[in-house]
Amino acid sequence: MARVPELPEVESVRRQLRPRLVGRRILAVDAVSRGRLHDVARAAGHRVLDVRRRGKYLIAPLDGGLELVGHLGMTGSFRMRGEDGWVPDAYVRASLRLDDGVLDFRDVRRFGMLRVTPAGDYSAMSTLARLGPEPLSAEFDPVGFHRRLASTRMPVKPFLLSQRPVAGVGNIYADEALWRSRVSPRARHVGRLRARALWAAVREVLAEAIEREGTTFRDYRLVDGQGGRNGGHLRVYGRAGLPCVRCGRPLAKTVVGGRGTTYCRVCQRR
DNA sequence: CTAACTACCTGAACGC
DNA sequence: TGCGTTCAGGTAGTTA
Repeated sequence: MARVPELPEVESVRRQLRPRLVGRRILAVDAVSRGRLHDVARAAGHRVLDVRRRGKYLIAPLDGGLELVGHLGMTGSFRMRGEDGWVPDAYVRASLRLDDGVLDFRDVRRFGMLRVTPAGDYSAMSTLARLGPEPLSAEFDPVGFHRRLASTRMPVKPFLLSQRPVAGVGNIYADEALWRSRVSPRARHVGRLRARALWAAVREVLAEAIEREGTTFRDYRLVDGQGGRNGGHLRVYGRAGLPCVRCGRPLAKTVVGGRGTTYCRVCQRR
């Protein structure tokens, strides 16, 4: 089962992190793990100005022209030391010592990332550098989305997961949006009407999941340790073999672009 | 330039 | 019970 933080999960974490961090000074960063922690010690002495999000990336501008960029990977979470009964365990990869507490970055599988970089310099993060528009912003429009889909021969699902046509869609919400818009995950040509339907579906599934503070299967946790409430609302992800709620036929499970993919063979024809 | 591959990581689920 | 194998998956790096 999945536990992948995608845009709604990262946005929910951002909303809890922001009031805890803005205005705080980072005294030091203790990097416990040798994993994907880059230049994190450079954050020492700098004050947090904001906590923003682009796609699945958390971006905290610091004074002095720096940014702390974070990615939860598969299993990353942030917890405040001593809040809600949180006690650090063996999976804490880095700890930010603040002027009023300690923020722990916990990450079982070490796919998460923390990096301090000059503001706006994403040259070491190619996906962030080439990230598509925010799905819930006006820059994400159906005409431009259709144009982007027509610019590649990749199957639509792997193209969505590349983060280039739109930011923040991962495996769960890709399957959900494709099912809603009746687009086959393997489609290499998406017409204007189907592109518009997919555009609307992407926005709907993400907005609804944000309202429920994300989808939790196991590892994803909010800063207060709670899980999201979107799990019971998924229509296809994790429901392989169960009946499609639209047509009643069993949902199929396959692999597209190397990813497990659940879809309806009847509703989502090419 | 794009697209397709692989490595990274480790607990859970599965098979015998 | 216990051990080995397979699976999950986002990103970055490499190769074609």
